[in-house]
Amino acid sequence: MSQQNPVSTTSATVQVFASPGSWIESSAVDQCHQVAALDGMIHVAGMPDLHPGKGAPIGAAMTSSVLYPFLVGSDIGCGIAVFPFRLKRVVPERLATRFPDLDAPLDPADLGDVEIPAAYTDQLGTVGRGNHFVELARVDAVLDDRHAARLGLAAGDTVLIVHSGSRGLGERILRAHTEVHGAGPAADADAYLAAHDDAVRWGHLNRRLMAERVAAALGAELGDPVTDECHNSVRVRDGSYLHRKGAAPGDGRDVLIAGTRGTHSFLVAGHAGAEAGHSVAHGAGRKMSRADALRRGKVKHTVEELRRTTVGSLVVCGDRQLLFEEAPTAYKRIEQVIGDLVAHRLATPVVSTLPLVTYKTADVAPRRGGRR
DNA sequence: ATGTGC
Repeated sequence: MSQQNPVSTTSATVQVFASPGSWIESSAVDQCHQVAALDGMIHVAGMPDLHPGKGAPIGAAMTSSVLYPFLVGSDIGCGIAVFPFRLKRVVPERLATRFPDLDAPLDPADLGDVEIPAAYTDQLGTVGRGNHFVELARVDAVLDDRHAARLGLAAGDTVLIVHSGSRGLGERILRAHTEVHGAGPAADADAYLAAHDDAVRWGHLNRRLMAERVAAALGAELGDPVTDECHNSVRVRDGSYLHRKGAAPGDGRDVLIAGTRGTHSFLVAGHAGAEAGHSVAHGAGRKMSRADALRRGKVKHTVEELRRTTVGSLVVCGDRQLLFEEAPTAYKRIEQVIGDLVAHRLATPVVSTLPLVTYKTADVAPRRGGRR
């Protein structure tokens, strides 16, 4: 699309898909209205996991006649994949110690003839930080028998859930734009989209490579993903740019909506229309900022209870601060988010999963003397 | 969420 499109002078529409019982921070709704006031903006759809981000809301699908890279953010192509993952024996305590180091990049020599988008190999096979994780989980409840059967999923099956993105590549692409244009639109939308699409492909490849690393280390049989959808992206749809920031494609696609590292996640079938930006939520949504979660978590939780959760799962995380920032209590209840999607007819739950072992970042060796 | 600077 060219930059010749007429620029609207009135604000775009804003619609938030959350029930009154779902507390959405007013600052996140304010951010939706700030985005709606941008030149060319047509519609902003807030998901039930809407929360404030840096400059733009997280958990939103934003449609406009011009492309704004900052609405996608730095982690272009971030998404969640679910792989069938067959193991002979499932002993979480044992598996947790055998997880590979997903902070260390793969040796390029091990990549063979894999075609790498953007020729960026530095961080391939690494999970990153923040809310990213790699989780061995068990299918708990089957909520739609026929759909689950179609995906080959049954209660008790183990799956590997991989939530990660394009690491430094996406950050580099956003920065290249921001250094020249700040929060303004892309001067050359097609050039941005080409780089963006590379980052999306890199993200898909990265999630696959991590699944292969974990399967090799745990001696598991890895299947093709039942879903692998991005929640940070932009695409041309119906002649407009549809930006998704913390919003998964919900137009006839199956997506995993992540709970927390100690609660259920839900694989859902999305059927969202234009008013919802053809999107569904991407997770439970933060209830507390990272700073608040750290401050309050240190009072409320011990490291031990965050490393072994109330559902009996183990969290591999050598970073204490990250453990507190990502505490389940820092997030909203995933059941509320799913309930809101169902109430607004945006999605149908297919299965729920429960974590067994969640990898966040490499464990530190216990210090001599027993100090923690 | 990120790389980078304090």
